[in-house]
Amino acid sequence: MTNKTKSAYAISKQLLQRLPLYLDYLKNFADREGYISAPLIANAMKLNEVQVRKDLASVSSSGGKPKSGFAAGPLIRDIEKFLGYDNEDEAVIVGVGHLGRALMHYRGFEEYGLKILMGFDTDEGLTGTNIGDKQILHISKMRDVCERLKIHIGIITVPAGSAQEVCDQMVEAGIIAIWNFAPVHLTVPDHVVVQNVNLASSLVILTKRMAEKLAEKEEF
Amino acid sequence: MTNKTKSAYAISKQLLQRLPLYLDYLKNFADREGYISAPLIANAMKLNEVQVRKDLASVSSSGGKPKSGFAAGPLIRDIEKFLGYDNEDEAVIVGVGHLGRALMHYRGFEEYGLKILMGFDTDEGLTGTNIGDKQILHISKMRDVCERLKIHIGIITVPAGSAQEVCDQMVEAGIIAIWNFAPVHLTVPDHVVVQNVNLASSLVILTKRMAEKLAEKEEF
DNA sequence: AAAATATTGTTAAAATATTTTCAATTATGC
DNA sequence: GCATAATTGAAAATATTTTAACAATATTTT
Repeated sequence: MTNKTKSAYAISKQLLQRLPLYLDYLKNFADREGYISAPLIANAMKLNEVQVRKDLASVSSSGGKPKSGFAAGPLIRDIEKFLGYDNEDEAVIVGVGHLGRALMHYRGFEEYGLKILMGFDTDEGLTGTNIGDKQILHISKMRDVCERLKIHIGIITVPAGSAQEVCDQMVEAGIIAIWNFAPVHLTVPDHVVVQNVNLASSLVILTKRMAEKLAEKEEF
Repeated sequence: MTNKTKSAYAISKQLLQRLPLYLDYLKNFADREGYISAPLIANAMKLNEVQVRKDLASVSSSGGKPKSGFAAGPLIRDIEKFLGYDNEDEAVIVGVGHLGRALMHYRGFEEYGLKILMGFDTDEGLTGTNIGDKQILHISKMRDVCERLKIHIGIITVPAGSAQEVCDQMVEAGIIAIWNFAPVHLTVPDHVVVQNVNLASSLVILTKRMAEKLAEKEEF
């Protein structure tokens, strides 16, 4: 009986959110030849130092040296590997409006291991045009393209109203991971994962925290 | 002595992330005149029903009726009020690249209570132009504008390399809440809050979960 | 070479968040 | 009207995540 079911110990969402931050910090502020300590990172990120140590321990086997910290270079490589930034995934995007366009233009995703191959839209005016080096095709071609190129990741940047419909078409086309930028909850079969980029949540958290700060101030 | 320090009981980030989802669901699927039950919402969101009940109880005082559920209309209003979608905040955006453009075009933020008033950039070519009805000004004007209009929210959509610099300028200009789309950690004084929109994290979570699903499948 | 110090890694405790359990309540069907 | 089923709300139990405590170890200083 194999027992890789829960790939090691199951990775917490929180950890997955912190790792890219560490990575960014390491890349920008650490001397790759030198050492960097958990307290230093923790201080910069306003996190607990044990948290950082634990996180690092869970993705890197190289370990740290007392008094010095962790070797920056190997640590960066380990985090990148863990996050899958080295093995490239291919994706398609549906909805070539302002946001879809912006995402298609953004070069940075390739650094994270995601390559957006092409875009789809219902608008006949867009069909056949290019965004950078990426073709825009009519949505009706999506299924065929995805099946032939074995693309498993779909990005949804259509208006809320058509998101579920696009989602269903993606599932039909064999997509198993959907990155959803539409502010709606998508219903999918069990074998499909959806990750919502919820700008509304993010914005709410910001304004709530701002309000708290302002309230604190008024106290005095 | 006032005692609104911790505005009620301190709101958890998780709750703040779930509320917009409930709201979306309610608006799209609930009959506003009728009733909707926690188990129904929970089922649609793949959440625990008690979780939903607790969340709803913490933002709405109207309460539910056994066997029927919650009155949809009042519930929607309560959530919107709690999330602050009714009182509008004004913001400026710095960095009018593809992403900045996309955000400036997006009408949806006003629904969430955020109005982007104008954009700033260092590019002299953009200065003086408009994006929709919004002016683009040179970054050197930001401080003056923010101070005079008493703008407290800044959105950063510049490349990683200049994000900290822009952030510092915002703080100088009296901004106390920063919505940061650049993939870097920003260092700010204590009175300023930063909310990162971390597309890298989000993407990682998606691809990790996809990988898990694929691994599960291979089990059999 | 010995003492002081900073950092690691581990274990234990505390704090948070989620899920289970269950009595009370209200609509529905007989 | 009375029994049944569904749902609420609150309390208790679990699970998870974060923080604190501490012994072990490597560097630096005296």
